[in-house]
Amino acid sequence: MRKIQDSGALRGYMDKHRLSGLFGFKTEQAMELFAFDRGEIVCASGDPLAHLFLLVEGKVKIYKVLPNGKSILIRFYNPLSTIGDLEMLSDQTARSTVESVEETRFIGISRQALAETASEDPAFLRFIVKQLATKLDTFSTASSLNLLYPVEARFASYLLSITSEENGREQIEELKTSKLTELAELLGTSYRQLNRVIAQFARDGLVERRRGAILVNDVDRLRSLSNGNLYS
Amino acid sequence: MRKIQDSGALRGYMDKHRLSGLFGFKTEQAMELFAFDRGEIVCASGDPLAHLFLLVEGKVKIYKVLPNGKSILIRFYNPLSTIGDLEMLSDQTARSTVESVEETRFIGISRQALAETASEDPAFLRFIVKQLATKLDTFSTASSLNLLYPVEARFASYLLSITSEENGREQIEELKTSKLTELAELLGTSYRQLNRVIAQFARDGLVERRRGAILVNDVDRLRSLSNGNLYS
DNA sequence: TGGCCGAAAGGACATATGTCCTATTCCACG
DNA sequence: CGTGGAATAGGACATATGTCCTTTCGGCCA
Repeated sequence: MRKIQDSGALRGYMDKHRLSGLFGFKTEQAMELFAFDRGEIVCASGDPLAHLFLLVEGKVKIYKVLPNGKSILIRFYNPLSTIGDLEMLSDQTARSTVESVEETRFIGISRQALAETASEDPAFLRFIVKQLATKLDTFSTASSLNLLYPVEARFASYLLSITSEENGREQIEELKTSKLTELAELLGTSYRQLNRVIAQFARDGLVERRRGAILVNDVDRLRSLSNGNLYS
Repeated sequence: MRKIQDSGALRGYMDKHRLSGLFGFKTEQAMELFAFDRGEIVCASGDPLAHLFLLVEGKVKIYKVLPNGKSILIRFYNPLSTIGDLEMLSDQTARSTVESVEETRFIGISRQALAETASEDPAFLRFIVKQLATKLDTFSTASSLNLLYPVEARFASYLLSITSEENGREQIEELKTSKLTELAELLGTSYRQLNRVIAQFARDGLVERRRGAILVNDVDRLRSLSNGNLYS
């Protein structure tokens, strides 16, 4: 986590996402800009949270670590999303783990500054309510689908989600998986099964294997396999 | 749906769940008490919502109907839970279907009354935020588990959830399933598989079959099969 | 009463996924 | 340069679940 001292950039993000005026003056004064590197952990399950984060740039993935040590992918967040809203407002430690999947930027508001003004500010609260409502809705949709579709479809969705749309000029995309084992856990399956699916995709020409990476060849067929569902 | 004209009962529920003072005066004036029968639909997916409901008595089940016509159980709500918070505040139609599994009571607040006062009331908004946060948390937990546990465990959880705790004095409980096919859908599985699991449970003496009903014999073993997870 | 029908029980088989193991590959380190 | 280990690829087999079909059962109606 790096703090970025650049009030111009901060203001730029505020404008871009129409955040100006959502918070009281004191709260705005307390805002800071943070950056996380690819793969960096924003917060881990169980951590106390010092800031409410607003994701303004990049993509993060949210996953849950279960009592038995396994972890499971919950979803990805894109801008504009809040991290820590739930925890901040019910005064608890993080419920899930948040990992930056690429270079990301957050606007951070310290817990204290938040308590002083935001909890009495209807506009801010409505903002949070809307955030939570969206999360609940997309999440319930996604998890219903998870229960209904096989790993093949989930993996296709994952590939589409992780693939940066901006680089999409070529049909070739890269998936950096530090460990495929880990990815399997995120998809709620075994490494073996994931491997079978990858092999199948490779045989069908949807992807190509590289050492430590997977190249996406056919976005369209992946999209049809995913049944239109995205983790985003 | 029956409207209950009993301001004493209404006040009693308000006190019981510490709702007094949460809403503006005008909003409180607009509150009404409603009752639903066992099996009655409170709202169906896609319906516009005329009221925000606060469940103050009884139990409801929430499920989602998917594009392909299948439905899947999301969870059960007990008092105090809100129905329609998400939809009311983001101005949309119902995202899921709510069915009363027993005689239930709701405090209803009309959409209009809500709009006039509540959206500017921090206390009410914090109440909603807390509701949503709780829903998101329990739901994400439940759905993660769904992905991880077999139908056997989910069915055990379902039996424990649907079994009225109050009647638990005997080890014998009844499950009223209008149609087992429907129950299978709710559990996100096929009728065939559910039937296998029931047969297994019956063979092991956990439950007994009756015409159109299932009697629970061994709550403790069910509890251990459910891995401590409840749909509630 | 006899027959039809919906709901339920269950057989047969295919598929998705999990578990356990083994082989291969590549890199870091001595 | 050789070796061990981590990550990966994939074989063999078991289990969970889905799909399709047949049978049974009980109630309702002509």
